Amino acid sequence: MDQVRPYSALIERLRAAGLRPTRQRLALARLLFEGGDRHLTAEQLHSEARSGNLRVSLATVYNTLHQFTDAGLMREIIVESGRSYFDTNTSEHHHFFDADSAELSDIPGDEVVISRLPAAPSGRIIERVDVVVRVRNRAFGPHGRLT
Amino acid sequence: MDQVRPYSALIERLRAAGLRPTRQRLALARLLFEGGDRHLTAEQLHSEARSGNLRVSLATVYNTLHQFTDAGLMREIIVESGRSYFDTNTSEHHHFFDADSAELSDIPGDEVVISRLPAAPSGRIIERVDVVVRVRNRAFGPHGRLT
DNA sequence: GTGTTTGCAAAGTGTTTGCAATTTA
DNA sequence: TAAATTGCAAACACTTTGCAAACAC
Repeated sequence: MDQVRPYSALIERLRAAGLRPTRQRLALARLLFEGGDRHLTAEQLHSEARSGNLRVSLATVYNTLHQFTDAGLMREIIVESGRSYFDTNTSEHHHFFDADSAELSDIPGDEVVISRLPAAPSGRIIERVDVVVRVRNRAFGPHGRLT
Repeated sequence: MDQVRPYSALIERLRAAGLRPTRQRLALARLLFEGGDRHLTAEQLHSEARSGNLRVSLATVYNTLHQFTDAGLMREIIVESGRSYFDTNTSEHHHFFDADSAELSDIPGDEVVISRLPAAPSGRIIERVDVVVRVRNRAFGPHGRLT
């Protein structure tokens, strides 16, 4: 059945974004979009793909994530230097970042409210406002010492 | 005069942080702390140091920035993957990030107000809340096209 | 003198790129 | 078959590390 009419919704989604539904893109799209909201690095997605049967190169994973991001299917989130997270939730929302586990998670919809925001500097417009709530294990203090 | 009693305030500041006031650390501290609030990458600080007469290696600049950060003299801010900014303003405040110029700047004190914040996930405590207002040149759209 | 700090060059990350081979329409 | 996509390996940018020489106290 899969062979006959595989994942037509995702295929349409890719086509609508102007991306050919290749085997790699489709398989990555399944991993990304069929499991609810996800926050993944390229490495993580790559190894998930490998664990399932898909043969994809890391370069293709990067390309695909950027193509999906450019197409508005996902967002790139930066919380650590030297690593990008990609978020399948494109609605307006903010994030927890757990420094101990390096995991990013959504803050449910309305639990962050910004009641005042500055005007953009002259000649600029606000493109996006990111709020990152950095959390850590309760047991450790600012420099890794016990609290 | 400089030779007799050079920068005693900064020297004290370093000593108080448990850092020997070496020539390199003192010179970097001057660049960082004597010019108001600054937002610099390691590379930027390194080239400033070289422009002034100081001979410092990039590795020492990195070490020094981390030591200062660990000592609470500055903060590290992450807004772009693959690059760290260091902020000499340690008071609670947030940032503009201009994607066109890759420049980071402070949002004056009370111009960002967060009126609701979620509880930390269980077993975690909130370490810090970062708000980054990403701005760009008014003339360009989401993918660099004219608006 | 003794322990700390520095500089260098090498190694390490995560990410991007160039290009021939493959796949899609 | 023409154009888009993929994989590989090399190239990249930024950061960290190891260790001998230089320095601070």
